[in-house]
Amino acid sequence: MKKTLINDETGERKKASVLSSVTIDCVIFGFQDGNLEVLLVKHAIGIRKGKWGLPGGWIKKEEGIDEAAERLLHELTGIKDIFLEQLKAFGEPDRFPMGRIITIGYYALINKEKYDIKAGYTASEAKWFQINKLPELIYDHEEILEYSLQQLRRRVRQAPIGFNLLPEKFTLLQLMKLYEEILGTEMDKPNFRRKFLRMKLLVDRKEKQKDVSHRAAKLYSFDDEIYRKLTEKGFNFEF
Amino acid sequence: MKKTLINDETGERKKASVLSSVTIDCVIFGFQDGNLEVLLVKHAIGIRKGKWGLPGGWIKKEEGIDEAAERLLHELTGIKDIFLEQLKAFGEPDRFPMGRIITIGYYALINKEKYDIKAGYTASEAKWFQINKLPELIYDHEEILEYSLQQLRRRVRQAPIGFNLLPEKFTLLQLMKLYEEILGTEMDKPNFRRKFLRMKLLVDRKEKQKDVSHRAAKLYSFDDEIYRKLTEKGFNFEF
DNA sequence: AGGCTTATGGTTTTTATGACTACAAGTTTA
DNA sequence: TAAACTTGTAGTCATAAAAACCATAAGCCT
Repeated sequence: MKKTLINDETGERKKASVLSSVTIDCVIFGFQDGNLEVLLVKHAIGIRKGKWGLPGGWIKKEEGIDEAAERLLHELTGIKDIFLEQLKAFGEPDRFPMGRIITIGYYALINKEKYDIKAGYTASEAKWFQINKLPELIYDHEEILEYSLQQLRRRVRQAPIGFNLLPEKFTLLQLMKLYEEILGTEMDKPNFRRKFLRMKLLVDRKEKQKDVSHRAAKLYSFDDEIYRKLTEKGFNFEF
Repeated sequence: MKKTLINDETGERKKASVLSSVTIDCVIFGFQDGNLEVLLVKHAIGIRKGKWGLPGGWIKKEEGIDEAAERLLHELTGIKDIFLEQLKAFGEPDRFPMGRIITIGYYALINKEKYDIKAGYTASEAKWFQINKLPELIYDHEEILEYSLQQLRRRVRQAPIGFNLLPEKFTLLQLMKLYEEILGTEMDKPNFRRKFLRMKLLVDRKEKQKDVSHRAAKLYSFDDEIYRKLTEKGFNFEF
């Protein structure tokens, strides 16, 4: 008996060219107006129809898993070349009702100003949700999302990855708000400023904000060189 | 055409009861005489014959992946109920020469005094290797091992997991040597002592070392309650 | 008893942190 | 045009922690 497999992620008949028991799911974080957001997709077809979930898909036989995650991200949202890191594998036997499927979680950080997200052909809709206003999610996607948040909170204190969520040029207050939002704490402006400037990661762009109804703040961007070093070596950012 | 799958991990014909494209590999760390060690197995049968690799195996259809890792660890070494945590999935398309198989890496920390490792039936030999005297490993196991070391170094600074490598009662110097070995740094005894005692994690056992040819040191063990709290909440141990 | 090794207790200097104050630079409003 | 308001930026001070030391205590060995 030849089995006919239906790909529930896409509703398509599953191609023989993908691995049958492993998928990839991505948590895509964005930051806007002081809020941390996550990109979710609502599926147009298949049994997931009408429900929100993490963007994801199958791994092709000939591609590596990081590669697959990059491809999927691009297919689903048009995004390329961004911060993308594996979380871990999720594999409870009952996590997926239609069969035993293990999923490998990834999380991505993007600068929302730079990308205009468009839903790919597999999803009817893609939408940003604030992390404290999430809809109900399919399968174990809440667990994956929860884990990704923990991971983000951990990583943001070990490496300056937060920058990936900000535009090219940003003010120190924006940066502080980002940390406050991710870590769920309140911080002191002067102290934050001193702490960050001390580590020499920021470059003064010699520009100021425009069109703001108050004193304009200096714009900074981060120094690629030092960013790389700090990311490799790890730093320590306790608040 | 019916495929006959040979389980390269064990040499057995693969049972239908396991997932066909995912395996688990464990990095098992031990600590003895100031050296960090890793348990490797040499396979007696199958194409891996005579080569050293990480202990691992297949995931059963009805078990979760953490569960599978625990079972495998027990089958291969007799060890149960120890610190075991997932690293991540490794899935380069060419990592395994006989087919496309993704492996989920785990790492375990054990107290060597408590367990006498015996090779399970699938491996002819199990042996401890100092991490700086490793043999050549099969497949991508060097990469997995390398990653697990990085992870261990990161985690040991965030949570007091190092205790899992020590005997029930230990001296402050043993503890310091453990940190020195893992992090590859040299530390100052008085400062280390102060720092560790300050966080109230250690319990004075009111005993001293015996049969040592110098002044005997106090024995400590760690406080389970505070250990749990610190592990959950995360601490920060910068040296 | 004297010498050796390791444990443990202090001291001092430097640096980071947290809480808070003050003022500067623009916008808005009256 | 001046006052009020908002946000940015700089500085101060008390406290805590870290790093680099020195000193002594406790036990073994010859």
